[in-house]
Amino acid sequence: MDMAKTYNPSEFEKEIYQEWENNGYFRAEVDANKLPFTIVIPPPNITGQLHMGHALDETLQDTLIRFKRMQGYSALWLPGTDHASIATEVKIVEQMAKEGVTKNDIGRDGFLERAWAWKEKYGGRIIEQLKTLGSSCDWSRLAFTMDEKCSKAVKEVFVNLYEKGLIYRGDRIINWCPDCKTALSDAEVEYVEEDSSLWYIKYPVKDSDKFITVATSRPETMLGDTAVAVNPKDPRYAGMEGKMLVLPIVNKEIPIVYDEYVELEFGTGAVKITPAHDPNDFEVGLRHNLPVIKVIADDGTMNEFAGKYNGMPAMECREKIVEELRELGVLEKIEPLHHSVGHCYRCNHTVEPIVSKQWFVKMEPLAKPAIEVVRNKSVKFTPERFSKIYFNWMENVKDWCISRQLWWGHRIPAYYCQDCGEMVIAKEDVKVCSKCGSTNIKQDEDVLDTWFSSALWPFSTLGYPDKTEDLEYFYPTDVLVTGYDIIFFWVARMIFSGLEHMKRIPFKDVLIHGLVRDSQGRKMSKSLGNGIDPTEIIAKYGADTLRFSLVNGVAAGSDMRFSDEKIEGARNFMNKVWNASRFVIMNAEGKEVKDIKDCKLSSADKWIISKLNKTIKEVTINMEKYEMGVALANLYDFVWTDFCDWYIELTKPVLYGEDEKKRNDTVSVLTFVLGEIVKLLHPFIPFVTEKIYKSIPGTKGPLMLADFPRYNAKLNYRASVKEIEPVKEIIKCVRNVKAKVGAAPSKKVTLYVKTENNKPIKNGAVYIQKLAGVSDIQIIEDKSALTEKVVAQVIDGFELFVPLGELVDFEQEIERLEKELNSVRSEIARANGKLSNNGFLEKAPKSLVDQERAKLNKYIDMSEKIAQQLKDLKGE
RNA sequence: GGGAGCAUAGCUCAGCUGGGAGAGCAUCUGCCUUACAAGCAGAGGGUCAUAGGUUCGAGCCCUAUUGUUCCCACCA
Repeated sequence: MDMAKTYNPSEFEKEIYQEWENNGYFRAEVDANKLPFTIVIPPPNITGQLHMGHALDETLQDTLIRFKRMQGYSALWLPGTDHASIATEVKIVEQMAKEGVTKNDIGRDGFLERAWAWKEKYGGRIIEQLKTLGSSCDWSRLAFTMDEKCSKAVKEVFVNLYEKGLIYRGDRIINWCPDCKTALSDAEVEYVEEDSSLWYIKYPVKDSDKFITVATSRPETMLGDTAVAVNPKDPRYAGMEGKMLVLPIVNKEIPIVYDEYVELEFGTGAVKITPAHDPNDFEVGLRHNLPVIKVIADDGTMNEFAGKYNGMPAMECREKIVEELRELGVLEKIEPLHHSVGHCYRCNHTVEPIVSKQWFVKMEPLAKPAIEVVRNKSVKFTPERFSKIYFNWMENVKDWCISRQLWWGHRIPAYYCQDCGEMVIAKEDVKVCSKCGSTNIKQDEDVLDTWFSSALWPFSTLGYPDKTEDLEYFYPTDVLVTGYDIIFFWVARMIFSGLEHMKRIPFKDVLIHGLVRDSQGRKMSKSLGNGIDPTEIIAKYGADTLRFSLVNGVAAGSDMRFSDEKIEGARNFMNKVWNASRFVIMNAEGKEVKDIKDCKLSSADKWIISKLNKTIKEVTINMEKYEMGVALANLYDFVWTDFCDWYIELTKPVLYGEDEKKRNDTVSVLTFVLGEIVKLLHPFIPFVTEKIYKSIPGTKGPLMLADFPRYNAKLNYRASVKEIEPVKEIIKCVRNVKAKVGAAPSKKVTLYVKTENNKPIKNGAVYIQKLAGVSDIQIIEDKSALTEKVVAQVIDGFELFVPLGELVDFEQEIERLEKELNSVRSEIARANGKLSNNGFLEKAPKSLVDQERAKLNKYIDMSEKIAQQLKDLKGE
């Protein structure tokens, strides 16, 4: 046997992974004789390193794919990485800054060269980390969002959408990150509550000594004001429509307009309108045909329309403007304001809403069918409640700004003739203007939102737009596993993209999991320094330990706290499995291991087989419901309690006994059950189970391709279960008695039993003797035969007497029995209460009523026996 | 402003379509019993947030309240 005394994963995990990989076990084939089961990985960013979120996400996927593979599916887990346009570009720019180089210094081509070099250098790192986790991805299909295949799909989709009128270019208010110097989609903006001020500014009415006071949180934008809006129903401003105001500092005339958008209650009821720098103002501007004056430039400084403030950073300008307003005597007051401010999700810089010419995807026609497929359950969210979040977003979605002023990404396939101004959208590079024949053509400078290519992931990776065998066989995929934080960015966009371009849903199920938090429930973050590095845990405790700690007992969709205690608990379970296996394998050595069909099974054997069978059923059902946490908890309980604590202990009398035939049969059952256990556990903890499997006699590897155990109704031995359960009860009872009176567990005692159910005692005598430290069991008709001092215990159907001589304290015994009698009597009262309730008798199911009657009888019987014991003790 | 989740043992959490409250950790008491001290055996510990309601019966369903976490929208 090749098994060390304690579980030591570092000795075998790497080797086992190589064996799997080198033998091509991860490869999924198009196989007409098998059903496909497909998962596409949420592609990690090439900049990324494995963190706990990945570890959870990948573990769940690997568990599912291994389970399905063992069930006989052609199971494809398609891996890949994401170019992560903005995230990667930010990192590269940072790196360049250290060298004192800027993007403009090296130009677009030079930059892209660096970016690809970066990808080569770091893109593989996370793949290697995924492997250490045990991920059974089909690496032969490894994809990258900017590889040839995916890029082809991106162009195809862009052109198709454009031709259908679902992509357009135009001047709209977008979110601008002055730091990354690019537009962002709505989803890429994170709002944070901040303390700020509300400045009240008096705008003089032209040719009058009156003012209208407006309130603003961004005074610097007043330079771009082109109107003041009030609600038409507001009596304070009745008859003012069309009147002109004089914009302070700028000294320009702007009109008062009436617009329903203004709320009567808020502030002064008058709103300054800056169409170029506020989404709502932009809308107002459209309605009233107001000019759009942009005063903040793309780099966050004021531009030439800000007059003397030209070139000043916006925040600095704000202070100067406030100062000037105060000097002019038009600053009425400043109030503290608590409001939320948008930040860039990548660099965290404050986002400025500005008007800009960008590319957009028209969302409404795409959203409609995407809502429908979730509504009619073609796509199912697990847990179901996340579909509400999806609906809420999808039903209110605005057009998607897809152009980014970045270089790293899919360049927009729009080409502009520099001579005649013609624009062509094409899949292939355009060299000649189709209108004027000029060759002076320039491609659009912008790239696409990184999520544009991610949205195509389930089909671009399988070959779209080509009609490949893979696409035909593996699409739609079966389940998408991801965190709730990415529903809008990715899940929603894959759904409408799949429907639009494939005419089919991209996946049937969406399994949503929560965040992995630290032991205090805080988000793991770099700034807090509370992150736990999964690669360190793998190095120290093994991948199986990490996987187990992330899955066991965790409910789908909810956040979890991760702690050292959890790791230790997981490690202990690995050790338990390891040692139970060692026990079985050691005992099987040199013995004949038979098929259990050819064995004469004892009641203990039948009991464990029945329990195993029940566990197979539970695990399978839970896996199919994506309740991996419950499935693993079922296994934990079965392995530790039923198999280790009970069955293995029950086999010891046989294994250490004389009967060779019985010994061989028991070893055969132990071996069989262990084999089934490692199969059941394999999807969760693949390394240790594969390692053990190699040592189990009679097995042919690899475990990862073995058949997953199937529930078999024939293997439920009810009679044996009924026989073993009382034996367990009696053993517990004797142990309990010894502990109560302070006798050593090893102290051998004689056990007297009074019962009408002799069978468990006779068949289970050897178990009771060995496990409870009983030297001899005697069945008695009458307690009066006993001359020694005894402790009496009454359980269902059995009266037990344990002679413990001087250790028995009668006072204590009386007290204990009285307590017990009380509790039994309260049970009787409870059952009586139910059974005397007509409502219960009439409306409750009959089986339940019968059950209650049986309980009542049982407790009455027990109470009588306990009462008798008490009488005897008191000598009445 | 809209929506969602959570509130169960000291801690972290399970608890399926309503039918006698569970696990792990921690605590206490014994054990180095030849698979495992990363272990074994035993024990204690809960008004299931509060108040109503539905029901023969509620941790579970309904309503309200309180606390807490999160998401979306955003108010100048």
